[in-house]
Amino acid sequence: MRRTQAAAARAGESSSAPSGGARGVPEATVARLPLYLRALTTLAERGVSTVSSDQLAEAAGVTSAKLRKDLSYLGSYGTRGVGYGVDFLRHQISREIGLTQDWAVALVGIGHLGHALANYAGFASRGFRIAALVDTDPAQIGKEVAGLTVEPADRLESLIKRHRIAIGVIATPARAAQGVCDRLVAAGVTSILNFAPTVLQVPEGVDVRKVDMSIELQILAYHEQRKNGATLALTPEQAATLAEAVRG
Amino acid sequence: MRRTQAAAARAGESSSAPSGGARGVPEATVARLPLYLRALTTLAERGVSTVSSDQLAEAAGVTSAKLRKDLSYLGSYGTRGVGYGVDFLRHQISREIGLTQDWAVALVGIGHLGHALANYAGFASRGFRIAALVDTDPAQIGKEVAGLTVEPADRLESLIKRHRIAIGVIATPARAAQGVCDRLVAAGVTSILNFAPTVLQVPEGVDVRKVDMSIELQILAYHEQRKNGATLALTPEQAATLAEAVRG
DNA sequence: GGGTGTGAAGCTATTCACAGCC
DNA sequence: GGCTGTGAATAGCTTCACACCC
Repeated sequence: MRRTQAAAARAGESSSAPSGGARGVPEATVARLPLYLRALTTLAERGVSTVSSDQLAEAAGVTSAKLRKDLSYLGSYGTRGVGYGVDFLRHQISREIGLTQDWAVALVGIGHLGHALANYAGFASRGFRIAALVDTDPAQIGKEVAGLTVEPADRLESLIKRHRIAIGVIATPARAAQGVCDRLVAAGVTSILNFAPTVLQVPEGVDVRKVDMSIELQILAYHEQRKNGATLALTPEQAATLAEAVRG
Repeated sequence: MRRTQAAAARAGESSSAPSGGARGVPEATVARLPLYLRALTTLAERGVSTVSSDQLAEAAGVTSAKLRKDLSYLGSYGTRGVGYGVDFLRHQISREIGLTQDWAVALVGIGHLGHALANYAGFASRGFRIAALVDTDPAQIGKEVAGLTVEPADRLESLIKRHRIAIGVIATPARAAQGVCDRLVAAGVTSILNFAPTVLQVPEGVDVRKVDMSIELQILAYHEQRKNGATLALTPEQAATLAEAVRG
């Protein structure tokens, strides 16, 4: 049964989120809100107080029509003929995303990547706070990393309860990821960010998003292959035939 | 003009790739091929030689209909009533993605994250090879990291030419990213993987994909906020009104 | 019987284009 | 005149369901 749930839940790109019930914001829009927020923050720091959809879209790397459509799902926050108030819009988006509260995060796996994540400043800057560092490696346990002590894995449950952690970040090797995931879920975590190169099976109601450099590189390679090459004009079949002919 | 190109090019999710011309594989499918490849590799290691779409879909975390549709864009590589040959399919997908050749990659920015990336094994395992490490910080230059010497930024152009680098990975702070990107592009790099939390402007023909932990966390927070809370049944407007009432 | 390959249907997302308001 | 907000049109993606083949 567990399998079926997980499969069904992961119907969407990489999160198992419903694509919005009644009055819901489309998933594609949700994924862009953080982009708008970042662009607005940059503008605010530059002292800009009002921005048009063209300007903001440019800064966020989207089209203005898309931006306006996205914002229209949140409400009518602009002024016709003028644009959007930078601070006002920033606040509205923050609230929509849920960044007005702060989120305690558990980071599991303190290897090279875990270290980098623990020290990543942009983490804390927006409402996220690493509340626990966990590893299974005895050599790591007890160490100070980014101002926190690395805890053994068997403390995971109590740390999650104590700090009211709702989001878990997995930065372990692939083989350990599912086990860590199961423990996080059992302890009540319902949102997981997975850096391990593996597919996680989770029960319904748990959101998983993945960050996978290897996949991104492969997607780039796919397109790169088709840019400057003789392969460009050939179908896969033709290319295969040609390749074989050349080889043997 | 540069702006317009960049904006138009970034119409797709995060890559500036066309969604496939004649006989093209849909972008959504391309993004899943690496997932199938990984699942097939795991199966092959376990000694499995044949797999059905149900089993493979389960392993890759997608539905079987989606998997079959995706594979159908590549060709008819299965056998009705039987399934897919693991090794055969693996080879076909590898070729489609372009992993039969190997790709030289330049990694720019050797901070915490850069170190983690340089040491990431999964990098080399599939046709990607880090051919150059580059940083601007004099303290880093000359250091040995993962078997390579960190080079100064002004060698970037010659390194790219010498090693025929087509893919650049940016792991610098946000403020340095656009400059690095411009230099990479000027030196002939047409695919960029960006870890810096900023939107890159690139000319048409250059693919950019981004990996952004902060955005992923925010998307999780959005959904988390709507799971267990009184907010669940309220519209944003109602929630705002309520929040203000409580506060003041 | 079992499982792929694929048109057709349904759904989601993007783009267009313009009414409406400042 | 300028710019937002949004229905309508279009494009793209996913799911269905079954013909077809082993």
